[in-house]
Amino acid sequence: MARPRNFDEDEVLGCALAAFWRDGFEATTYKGLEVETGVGVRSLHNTFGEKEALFLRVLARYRELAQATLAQVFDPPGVAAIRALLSGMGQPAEGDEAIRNAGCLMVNTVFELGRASDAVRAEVEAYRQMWRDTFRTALEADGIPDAGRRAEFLVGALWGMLSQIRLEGRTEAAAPLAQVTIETVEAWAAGN
Amino acid sequence: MARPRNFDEDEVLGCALAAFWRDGFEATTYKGLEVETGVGVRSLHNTFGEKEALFLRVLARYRELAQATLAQVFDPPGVAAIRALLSGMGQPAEGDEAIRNAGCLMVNTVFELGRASDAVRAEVEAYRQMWRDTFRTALEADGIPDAGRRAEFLVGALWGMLSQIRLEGRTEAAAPLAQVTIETVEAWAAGN
DNA sequence: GTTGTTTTGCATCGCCCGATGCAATATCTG
DNA sequence: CAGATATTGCATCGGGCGATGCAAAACAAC
Repeated sequence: MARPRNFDEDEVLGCALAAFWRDGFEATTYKGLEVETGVGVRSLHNTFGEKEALFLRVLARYRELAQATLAQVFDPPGVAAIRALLSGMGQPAEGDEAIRNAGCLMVNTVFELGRASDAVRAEVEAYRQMWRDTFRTALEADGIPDAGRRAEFLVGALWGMLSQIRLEGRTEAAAPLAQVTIETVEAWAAGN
Repeated sequence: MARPRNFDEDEVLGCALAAFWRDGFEATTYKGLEVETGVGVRSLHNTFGEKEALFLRVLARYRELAQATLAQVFDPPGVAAIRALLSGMGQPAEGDEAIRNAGCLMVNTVFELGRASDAVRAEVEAYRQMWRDTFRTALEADGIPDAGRRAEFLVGALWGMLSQIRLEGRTEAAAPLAQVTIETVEAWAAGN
């Protein structure tokens, strides 16, 4: 047929995910990705199209990764899983330092692109919905009433923690919020 | 002497505050301010210097305005003042629509300029410190123990609410978080 | 080896930004 | 009115971005 690519598409996508996560949409440039990946600007553009198209693929990948992690933590679903998740929020994360303290790509994206592209907003909303459903299912699994409203609160608190992390640049910044949120959930479980 | 200015410096500063608040640092341009204020780019630059200098003046002004409002709400300081403040968070705000749903200029700034200018970071940190001290004083005024740590939590929760507002683009989005935070504060006041 | 197709590298375009030089302009002082 | 001085408007510079045109290069099929 023809000349094959001399880079792995998934690998480049992962690298782009890291860059967008760490630096944000605007600050991440095709030139920068060229340096980081070793793949020429022209090839990147050939493969992924315009910048926003690449970004949307990155967002989708991020959501899939989160989905997979959530499925593990919430198996089985329940208050214990919620507590485990929140406990982890306040502790140092694994992986690359610049990234593990960057908070959440989705939160950062909304702050940066506030009133931008509908496609981006839709992707972020899908992400939020995923969390909402997960919390709700977990609360219902343990027979906790008012699960819908309370799941909504948990999403809010979670995003608050992620904001804190971004604000202070370190994962541990979420600890105070996480701690009190855990206490609240346990009060629910105790019937209050 | 010489030719006088034909614009009011404070007025332009207020306009710049609105623009940065609504659109963020990058999206706010000198050209845009020229259109909005009717003052030429050259004059703006003459008066305020480079863009970051103008931004720093805006941040300082924002903090002073907030300081004044806080002094009113927390007179006298105490749990009641905290409750009043949090109750207000979940309700529709006054003023220009685009701005009242923009959240908090300081929160937005940190998200946008994450690892940028030290001067900006210092200004934001001063703002956080102002809140921390206010909460701490209020808690101590009512004899609530562990005031320092709990004030820290309140700052976190507050910034979480402001994030929520920005995320959803409407003030009411903070309501779930505000409600539970109020309950938590009242539990402290009740001695738990 | 020849042909055909895709990728790749290089150069370039158009755009918008922040910033500045310069000359014309408007006002105050005397 | 005349002179001094700060402001203003215009044109422009330099830079970085996303995006694209084009020809050379690399590989697969035959």
